[in-house]
Amino acid sequence: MRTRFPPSPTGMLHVGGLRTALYSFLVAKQTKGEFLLRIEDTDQAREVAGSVDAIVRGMEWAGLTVDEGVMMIDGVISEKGTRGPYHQSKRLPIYRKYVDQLLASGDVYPCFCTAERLEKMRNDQAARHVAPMYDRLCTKLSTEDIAAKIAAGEKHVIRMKVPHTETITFNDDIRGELSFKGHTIDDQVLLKSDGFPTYHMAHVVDDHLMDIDIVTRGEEWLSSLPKHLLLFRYLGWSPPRYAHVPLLFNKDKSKLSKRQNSVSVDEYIEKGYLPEAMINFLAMLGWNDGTTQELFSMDDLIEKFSLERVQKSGAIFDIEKLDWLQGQWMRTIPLDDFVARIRPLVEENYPEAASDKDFTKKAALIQERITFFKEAPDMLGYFYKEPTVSMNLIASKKQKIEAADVPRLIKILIETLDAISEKYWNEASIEAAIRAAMEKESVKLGQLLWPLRAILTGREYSPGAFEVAAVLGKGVTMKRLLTSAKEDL
RNA sequence: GGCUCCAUCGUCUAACGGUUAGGACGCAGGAUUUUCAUUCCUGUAAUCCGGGUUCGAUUCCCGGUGGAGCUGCCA
Repeated sequence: MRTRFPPSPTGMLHVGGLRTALYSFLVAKQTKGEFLLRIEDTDQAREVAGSVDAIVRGMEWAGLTVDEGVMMIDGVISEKGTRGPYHQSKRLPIYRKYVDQLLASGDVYPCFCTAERLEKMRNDQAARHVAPMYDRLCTKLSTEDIAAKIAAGEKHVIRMKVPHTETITFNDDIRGELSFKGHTIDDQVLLKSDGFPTYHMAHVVDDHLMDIDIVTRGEEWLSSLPKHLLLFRYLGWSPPRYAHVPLLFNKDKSKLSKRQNSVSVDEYIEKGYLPEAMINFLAMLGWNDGTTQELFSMDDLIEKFSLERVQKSGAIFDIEKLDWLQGQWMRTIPLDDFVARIRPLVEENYPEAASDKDFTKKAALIQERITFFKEAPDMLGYFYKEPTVSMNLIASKKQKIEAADVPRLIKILIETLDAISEKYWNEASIEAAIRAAMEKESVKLGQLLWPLRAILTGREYSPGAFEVAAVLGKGVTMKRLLTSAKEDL
């Protein structure tokens, strides 16, 4: 199957767009077909510089590799494929050719109505509670009138003629049978007065010429489907299969918008989300494989995805599940890869980390509690910089530690740990020693561990005291304990 | 207003006429020999309403209701 993703370059890559693109991509890949990227830049007014670049980068980040059309080649936005150009703005003569064909067959007609007249017409219709539709005034023009107006250079558009007596039915891959009454369908503008096609014309021509088998697009296109079906018929082509994907919503069920959510893929990249988490999340928002599996890699999705199991109703874009998935995927990263990702970040803040032979051990301590790579420097800070420890932190009601007890507890810790030789300094021996001390001094385990951990890290939360002490080494551990003992906390 | 689509826990969803309506996120509680996180366990919570078809409806049909999208020389 050949599928496609056709974004408009009007801003950043939208997460909703990425989900639709993902579904298209999965269909293409699981059938060993091609996935194309086409740029729908037919509205010059809305175009935003840099959008194509953001879209292409976003797709690459997500792992949606494009086989044909617009893509990054050696760092520059290029086109590849035999059915180009893949920017619609470069295809104007092609659309013109088919519009002329439709003009000749009488399926479309020129319309000279001004924006003012159209607006007045719609206001009148609204006042009368009837559907706002073009009143077909220009269909009354004679061939001579038309020729004269065109010769005089009058601005005009080309509209399609919709048969009002027909009911158009179609079978959508996700929704099943759909039907639309002809008299409710407007005579859609196909070619604008600036010579650019509207989406409707461009979509039909391009998806036919580019041999697209399945058009996967958002549900917002459902109401214009009959127009597209009619166009395929007028042009003598058979339509592709269509799969109208349900929309993504804000918490209040309105169409996902940036007023209420981060909708740009760039924002998620910036925040540090893993593409695996985002893809997994987007795929599950409206699709499942029927089992209780929650974690899907791209390969799993390619294998198991099917349009038939895509939900018909829209889904609320709920970040909480994304965040959970983010944690899940963070934990699947092999330790070496994890180290490679966080080490540069940590070195930026603590240059001494560059020569740290124990960096991997430290990284291992935080991998199971980290959500985003960028948290790493903060989480590892106390390994490279003396922490500031306050009595406020050590004295803990929950651990039954009174400020008055602290000097004694620190003294026990110092004596206990100092007895362990450098050679046997490891997690197991530290634990054994502390436990023995706990018995001997009849204190609770927490009364020793909480101060130890607090003094070593200076933090309320951190990996366990045994692990930290072991990785820190006897020298640093003792030094920090001694410092705390000396200071008047 | 018109057209079209949709409707299971708060959220994402499973159940293709017969289940104590299942799972996940979240939330609450507990366990995991210190905190946080992880992991594990337990709990919490749903078939929009009304008819019909059927021995039996979450499931099929109809009608309401509710929500959404479209209604542009935007896509």
